[in-house]
Amino acid sequence: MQSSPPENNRTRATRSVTLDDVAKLAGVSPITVSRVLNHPDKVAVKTLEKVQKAIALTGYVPNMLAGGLASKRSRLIAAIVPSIANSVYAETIKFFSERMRDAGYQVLLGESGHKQEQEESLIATILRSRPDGIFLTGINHSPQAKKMLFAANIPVVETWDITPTPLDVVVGFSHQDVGRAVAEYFVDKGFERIGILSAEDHRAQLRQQSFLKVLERKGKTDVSISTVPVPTSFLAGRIGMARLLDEGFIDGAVFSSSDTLAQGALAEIQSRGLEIPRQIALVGFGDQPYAAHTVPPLTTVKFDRALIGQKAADALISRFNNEKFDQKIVDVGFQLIERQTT
Amino acid sequence: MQSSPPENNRTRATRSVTLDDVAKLAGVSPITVSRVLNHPDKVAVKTLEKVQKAIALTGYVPNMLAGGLASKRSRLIAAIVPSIANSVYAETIKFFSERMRDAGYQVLLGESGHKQEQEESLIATILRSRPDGIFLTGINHSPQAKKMLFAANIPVVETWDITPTPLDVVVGFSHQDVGRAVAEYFVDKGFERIGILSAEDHRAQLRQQSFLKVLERKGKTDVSISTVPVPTSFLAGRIGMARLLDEGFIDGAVFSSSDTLAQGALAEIQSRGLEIPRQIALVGFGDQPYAAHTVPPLTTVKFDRALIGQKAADALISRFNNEKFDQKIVDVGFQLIERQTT
DNA sequence: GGAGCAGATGGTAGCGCTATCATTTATCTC
DNA sequence: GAGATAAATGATAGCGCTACCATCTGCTCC
Repeated sequence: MQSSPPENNRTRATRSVTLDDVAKLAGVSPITVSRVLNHPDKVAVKTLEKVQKAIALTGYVPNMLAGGLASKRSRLIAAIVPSIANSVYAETIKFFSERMRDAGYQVLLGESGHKQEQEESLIATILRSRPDGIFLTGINHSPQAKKMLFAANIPVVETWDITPTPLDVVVGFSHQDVGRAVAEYFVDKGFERIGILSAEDHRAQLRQQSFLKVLERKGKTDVSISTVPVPTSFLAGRIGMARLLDEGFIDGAVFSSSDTLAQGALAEIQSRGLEIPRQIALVGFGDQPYAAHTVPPLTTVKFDRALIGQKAADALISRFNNEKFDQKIVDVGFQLIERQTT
Repeated sequence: MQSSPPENNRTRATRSVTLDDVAKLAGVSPITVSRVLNHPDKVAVKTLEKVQKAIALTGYVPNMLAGGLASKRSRLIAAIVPSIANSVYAETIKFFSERMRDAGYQVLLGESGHKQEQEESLIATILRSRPDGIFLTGINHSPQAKKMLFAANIPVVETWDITPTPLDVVVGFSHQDVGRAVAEYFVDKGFERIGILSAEDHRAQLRQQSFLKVLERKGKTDVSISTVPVPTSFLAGRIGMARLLDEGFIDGAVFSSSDTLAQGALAEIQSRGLEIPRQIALVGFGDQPYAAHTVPPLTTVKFDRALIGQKAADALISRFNNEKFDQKIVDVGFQLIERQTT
């Protein structure tokens, strides 16, 4: 037998300060302390100060698990993106979580890897934390996922795309419109040969389809397509472009499904000593910060990633506050930025 | 008065399935259902199946808030990075959260914006969720932050840097060593003029200091320094490099504090028609995916971002499991990758 | 065949907080 | 200054789960 007891009374030893401790020290009831934290306007100024002093003195940290259980509001928000490491999604999340934090919510992040089944299992897991709302990327979800979301009975905001039939709210823009706009731009500029450098990404495919449809209508059916797997990269752009070039593609314009790919393509074109845009023209997608500063500066499709994040947060917050005005569909639009690669 | 009641009985109406419901349906006690979920090996196979059937039938989703409150294990992990949108940190987080998820934990993400006071307030907020562990970037934290972390009494893993005195565990590498290694490499290669293109980032400054110290010892005190603010960008790299070039820097080697800056620098150098590496040599930092494929391929310092994330997760997980072996300091090292910009 | 034991299951209590309603105290009106 | 109203505070109960210990069953063993 040991003289000092083992660590099995850890719970007691490390027991942290609770709301009751603060209440006792301040000489008020626990519920008053709760009010100081959650509805300070409903407490007399004198009491408020007394309690706040006690909070500071004890170093009290509210327990959101207990609060969430009692109030049925976890103040947690789930966010699911295809890829955390892709700065394009990361930027949306940055602005989304910033605004959610300002409103008193914390963000639980998950990565679906562009896979529906992974998104589904992620939703199942993340719902255990009883988030008050959920941020999804895209509008395509498995039936089971939709069922779970419906059963969870919480606000859902879908992003990055647009649909007349969102699960709840959708914030994004039309990828079909993007495809059409670029196709029409290529036709207007009079490019003879047309190519596509695209990732195997759902939204990229949407853009590609409408892009091709417009060209077809104009009689252009001979479009060279180079597809690369997700996640995309600079290297994938080089390889994808190399494939196009090796097949004899020249004196034409290429629509790339991302700026990252376009940047790789740029490198490949330059390494072959071809002239941009005279021999190869290029349009990116995303207007990443570097797009304006590549050599030559990249023509690309711009849309506001930050705005998507903010509007998505606003949509959830207005739902939480039971606000009347609920715009179910928020189109943030896009813009073709003409620089020097076309 | 309305004929149908208003929505104030929402709690009852949308009341979700609880563990008790499952227990009743399966004809067992609630605690047995709990065991099925948390310790399935302690339940008879027959009972297990019966309960699992009931779970599937009811669509039961465990409530982690309740479970966490009762067990004092939230299965939440807090992670704080300087910048979510910076793919370098994002990649570490990706691998960290992947491994944590496999172990049954979810990640709460926060952004400190490279600021200590913001990190501090973030820690205060995030501790309310009673995370079981916390992932920090860097080893510099405010005294108040350290106090809160200590009071929280949970495992802490600091990353991206190394120190003999971590708060708890540290996973990273020595930035001083990086600075020294690059300086020695420049001296060995015989570069006459030396420049620095660096962000106002704490770790970049560490590298810069030891870099300068080595050069000084070799008698090189005339180093041109161009500093740019965080967050860094391609454009910042161009601007920073332009400043160096405008000051007459030529026929020398530049140590850039990130590949992003280096890529911008590359564009600036090329746009001026200077030859790489004959007139300007360049070393980046990070070995981003594109570094090997720029034109010309970038010499840079490589370190394993994924490994940092994984090792950090492993450190926390081994702590949770009360495993004996606890390596307090995990050095993942780095490597100078010589390509064609030097 | 009954002591002894491991394995399976259940009862009780409580984690730390907040919703709800009740009560007390301050403020107002004429 | 009595009565009415509003503001401030408190008592009670319970959110959904798990730790802890108790109980029960079936089995082995000599």
